[in-house]
Amino acid sequence: MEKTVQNFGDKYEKCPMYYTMSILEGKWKWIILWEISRAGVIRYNRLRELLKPIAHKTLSQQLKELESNNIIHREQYNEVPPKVEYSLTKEGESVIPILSLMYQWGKEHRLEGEVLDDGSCMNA
Amino acid sequence: MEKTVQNFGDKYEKCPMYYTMSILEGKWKWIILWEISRAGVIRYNRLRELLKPIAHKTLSQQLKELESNNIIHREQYNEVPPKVEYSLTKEGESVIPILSLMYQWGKEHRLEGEVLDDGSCMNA
DNA sequence: CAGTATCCTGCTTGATACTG
DNA sequence: CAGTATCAAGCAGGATACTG
Repeated sequence: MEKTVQNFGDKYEKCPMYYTMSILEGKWKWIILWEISRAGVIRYNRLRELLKPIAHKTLSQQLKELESNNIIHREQYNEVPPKVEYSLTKEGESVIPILSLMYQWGKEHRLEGEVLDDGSCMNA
Repeated sequence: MEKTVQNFGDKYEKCPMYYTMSILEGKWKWIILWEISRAGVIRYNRLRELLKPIAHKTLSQQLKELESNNIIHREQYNEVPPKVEYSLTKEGESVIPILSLMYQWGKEHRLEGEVLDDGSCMNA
């Protein structure tokens, strides 16, 4: 699997913050997490719709990374047509407070420009 | 100045979380912030020494971005040889709790591998 | 429906050398 | 000392087409 985060020297990779950053970082990870959190349970194409300009490859790749980090759970139903649902794991739920704090901070400290504060981060 | 964070559509850029991420994101930003926070006040070359494999260009670039976001303060003394000190602004201090939370979370949830928890994130 | 497989591009990061 | 300037490269992210 492709990695989203590059290597430093060994020195920094043992830092707990590095681990957390490696999970949250990436152009879409935090948005994906936020949306899954808001939805509770969500299907692949619905998610893709919400994040509209996102590419297939990007979405599935980041979902895989999040899954392999035990942040989200992938439930596959063996039906035709296929059905896959994503939800947060316990681990995943435990990162949401970090995102909330970032949300809070951004709301209070953004210097210029309008900010949405309805929690959607969508629909301008 | 070069930007560290790429554009989505307009939709996401108004999200407060996006603003926060744009400040913290980047390979070195959070480490730089953490180190300045630990030091209180720190000179350019000392910082560079702490982050050793970092490139001149990378460091000065990220410092500039942090400065323009009003996260750090750059104090320049007109002496020979030159002396420049970096410190956190009030804004900058207010992001530290986010990093602390990330530190905490990483410590508790990291799956494998050793983790340093002395707050240094350095010196393997 | 929910993905891979390829191929491609631009940006972030870096190495190195020069300067006020 | 504390940076810029220039040049180069690696990789995250994306477009598009194909598949179980």
